[in-house]
Amino acid sequence: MNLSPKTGEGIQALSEERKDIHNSEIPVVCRSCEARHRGICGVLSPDQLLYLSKFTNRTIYSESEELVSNGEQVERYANILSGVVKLSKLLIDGRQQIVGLQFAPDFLGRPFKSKSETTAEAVTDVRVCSFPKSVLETMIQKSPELERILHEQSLRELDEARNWMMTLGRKSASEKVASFLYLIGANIDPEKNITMSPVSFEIPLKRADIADFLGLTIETVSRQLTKLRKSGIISIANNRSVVIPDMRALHRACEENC
Amino acid sequence: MNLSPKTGEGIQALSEERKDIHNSEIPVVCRSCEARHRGICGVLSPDQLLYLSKFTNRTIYSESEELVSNGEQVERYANILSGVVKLSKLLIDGRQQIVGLQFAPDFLGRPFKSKSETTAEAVTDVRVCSFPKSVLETMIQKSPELERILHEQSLRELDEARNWMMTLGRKSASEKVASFLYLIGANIDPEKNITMSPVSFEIPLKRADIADFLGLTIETVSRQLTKLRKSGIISIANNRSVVIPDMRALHRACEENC
DNA sequence: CGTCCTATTGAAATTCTTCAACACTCGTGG
DNA sequence: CCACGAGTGTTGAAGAATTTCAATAGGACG
Repeated sequence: MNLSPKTGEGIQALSEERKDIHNSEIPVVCRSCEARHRGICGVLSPDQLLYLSKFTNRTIYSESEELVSNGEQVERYANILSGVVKLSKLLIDGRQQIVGLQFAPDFLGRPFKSKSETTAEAVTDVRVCSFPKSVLETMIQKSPELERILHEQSLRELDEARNWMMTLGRKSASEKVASFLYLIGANIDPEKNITMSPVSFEIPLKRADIADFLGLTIETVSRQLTKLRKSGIISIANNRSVVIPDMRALHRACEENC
Repeated sequence: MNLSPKTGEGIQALSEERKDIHNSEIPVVCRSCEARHRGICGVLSPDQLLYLSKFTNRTIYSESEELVSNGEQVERYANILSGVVKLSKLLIDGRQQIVGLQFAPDFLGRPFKSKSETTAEAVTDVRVCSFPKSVLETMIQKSPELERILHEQSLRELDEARNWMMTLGRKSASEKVASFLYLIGANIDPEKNITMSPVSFEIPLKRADIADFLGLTIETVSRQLTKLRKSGIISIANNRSVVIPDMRALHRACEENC
């Protein structure tokens, strides 16, 4: 397992103002953490946070670094603090399929199974906060409601996987690319209402990753992107910066039901 | 929700021999049940089984009947006792993708969400044992370890969905069809070791369903089946009866990694 | 400045789909 | 008992979508 600390950020003494009276109970490492109110951490009591924080390690992975290799023994879970992680599978001849994209503050790691059947790789630079599996399992024994949180994340991932099966199996190349952009646009700014336009963002993946996500070749992805650009549904600068003037138009290009 | 009883089998007084001293505690309906030692029921104590059985209803669906429609309010969970259920999604223009196949004794129903985003339909004649969502939720509150069982089924389904994403996105038509046959062959007789050959079974799906599962057309499925037949990897009789003389040869045709 | 990496574009090749014809089975009703 | 039609599955030929191969361009970096 590679989730062990390599480039630890260390614990910084933060000269932060106290936000509320309970802040003193919140561990120092957690106080300024982006994931503090989200994901797993968002539902932990100050006591639980304190316990967990004794075992956490912050790690930075740079782009294209592997967090977990296929078949590897996995001993730690992690929360993504920033960046994008891809989960992928390989065929024997090297064909690759991305089976999941994880954004902050997603939980990383397959509960109840020490061997991973997928590879996890940093798509951008990624910061994670990791801790031993056993610690979370101990906490679950004491507070079974934690399992609910993990279960709900698993179910969200299942819903996403099934939605993507629809895209992979039945959509045309142009619908696939539109669906990909819509997915990123909807995830990049979770606060924003999806229907609010315009939306702009940097595509976190390179063309090869988009192709592996959509089950296409990079050439087809490129061609469909220029088609969408020429039709006015999106505009692109520097290969990565996308502006979507009207999300509903993009959504129509996905041909989706809901 | 359609999981309400329609063709109830009723409770039959079983003149069964007592297998062990504890059998008297096992509810009558459960004693001869195929799912008694599997799935959810396999981990329930006699007390829990007794409680749950007060609320269960056995239902029979015939082929192509809908168990749950897209967008429908779902108030019940169910265990599949026999038969095969397909979970599918639709695009606006009617293209369909099957996103999951469930066999006995799989659990049916999306926890923590009342609206279903998929349609569940009987592929063969199907028997289920259903009960109100609230009953299971009450039981979970009393015995949190039950949540673990549900969570594990969700994770199994997630693994399956992701494996299938690989198939949908990156495999050729013939690899897809081989993978489908391998999947059925491996699921049809769970006792049997997968490597044990020959394996024979009836394909539970018609060609249109296979196509919707694989993201192909029925014609392509048909052509690839005859190709596999002519290459000697499988033999088919009556369109449905398949014999696989050597599972490893079929597995090689899937081009899979593991 | 050359090299590596990434992305785009064109033309040919391949795979898969579409359209069309036909075969088989099963049940119904004359 | 046979004819008929609906449902299902196979096969062929033409067409469309996507991939493959190849050439080109731009940016980053030593």
